[in-house]
Amino acid sequence: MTAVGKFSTRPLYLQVKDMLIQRIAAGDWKPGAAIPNEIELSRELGISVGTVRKALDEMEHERLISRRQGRGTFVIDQTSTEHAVRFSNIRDPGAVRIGGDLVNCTIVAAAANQTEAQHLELRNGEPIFRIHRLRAHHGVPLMVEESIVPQALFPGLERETDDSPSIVVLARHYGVLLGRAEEKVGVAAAKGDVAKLLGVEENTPVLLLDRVVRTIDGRPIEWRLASCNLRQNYYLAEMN
Amino acid sequence: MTAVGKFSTRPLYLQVKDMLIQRIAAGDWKPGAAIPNEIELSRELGISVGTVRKALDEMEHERLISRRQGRGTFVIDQTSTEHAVRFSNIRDPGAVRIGGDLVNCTIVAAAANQTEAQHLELRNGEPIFRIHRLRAHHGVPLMVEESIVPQALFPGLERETDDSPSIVVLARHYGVLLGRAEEKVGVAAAKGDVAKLLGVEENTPVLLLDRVVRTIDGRPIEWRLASCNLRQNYYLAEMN
DNA sequence: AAGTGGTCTAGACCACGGA
DNA sequence: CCGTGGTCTAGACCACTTA
Repeated sequence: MTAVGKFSTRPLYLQVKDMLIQRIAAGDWKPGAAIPNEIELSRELGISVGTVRKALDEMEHERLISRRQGRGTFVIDQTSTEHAVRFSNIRDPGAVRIGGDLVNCTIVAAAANQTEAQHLELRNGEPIFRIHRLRAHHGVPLMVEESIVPQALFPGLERETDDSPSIVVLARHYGVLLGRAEEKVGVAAAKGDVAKLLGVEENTPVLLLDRVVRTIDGRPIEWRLASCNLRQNYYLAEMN
Repeated sequence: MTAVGKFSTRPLYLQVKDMLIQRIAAGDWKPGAAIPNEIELSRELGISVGTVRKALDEMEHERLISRRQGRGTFVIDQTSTEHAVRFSNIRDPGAVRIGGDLVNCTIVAAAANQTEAQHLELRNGEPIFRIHRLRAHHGVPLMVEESIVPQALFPGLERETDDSPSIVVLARHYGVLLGRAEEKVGVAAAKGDVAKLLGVEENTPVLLLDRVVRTIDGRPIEWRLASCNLRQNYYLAEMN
């Protein structure tokens, strides 16, 4: 018997899930690697296979693992082309999600102002990074964005030599698992720098994307404000 | 043993789900009513409780039923205030979904043009209804919309004395269960009638919503094109 | 107290993928 | 062929709601 126990009120399969998520986040199993099979996990934990299955089912639904009959269960690489753009609802004319390629990136350390603290559920003045990026698609400017992240989750980010192209890549680099996101969609007229960077005339209408990405535990990890010139691309929201 | 059998390749729990959905759509159990409990269903069908559970789990996830420990399993009323606006991503300042109240509604029978046929996966010229609506929120114009639906699914709709406020209400009235929807979000300048109906000046930027709602089987049932004046409301997309 | 869904067990067999 | 996840069974007990 390991960290899971039958004397908590929390259902066993959720404890199993928590434990597996924790081990993935800790790097016990790298992205792309196989997880022990169901029988083995159930023996290790001294519980039934069905209980392990229920934990794995939920994790698959949350895109943490992928299971295939006959092959096994694998940790999903969130930075793979398939998953890297899952928090972008912008599609190219062929309906595939695009996130834009990084053109330019500057990082500044600062203290959270009130809006920033509110969006990230921090206290006023807590340390954050402000990341400004310009993104292009097929060489054409797509969006300018300001991304706010708490310093606590990304220690030493400002000294990184590599660029930090997106929250998905950052999260993987710092061992954080991402969950859900909400995005407000609005419209505004491009002004000054924004217009210049996007290569459009002043007052061209652009899409305004105000997005909060959360970790698997539901804590906000990034607040991003983007101005986007869609051109022939479009924004697509799916509803269940 | 009823309509489910063990000699198909389709998993038993999916056959059970299909059958239950069919019975709900047929009106065997009205919205709000209780479904027989798991034990009873499993006895009726001659299968194990676990198999019934798996079917019910999926149906709950698809918002067809709601289950509560100690109470029972109930057919969800899609037209209840909670579920009626689930295909609208517009939120009021308090973050609650709003669909707008119906102000005005006209229905015209017609033959599908190419775009309409394409969106609804019909053949050119198949009979459709074009429904024009004006919606307001707290008495203030919110959106004008043109909704296209196939006549096949809504026989006699043009003779209805009741207004048809939304696809959700229509679907319930005609015994169709709704599944998912996709919505393209764009921006445009309000012109002519649209500007007049929304009570804004010409060329005011409005949100353009291009939405396809599908049945539980995945067939398109409504294509709606709406021009929306958000004012203090906003558009919120959720991503998993 | 009775009845419901929720959790958990311990098996069996099937369908699929790769060596 | 073997090992994997997917389906299905037949129970047990728990937690919650209602009367």
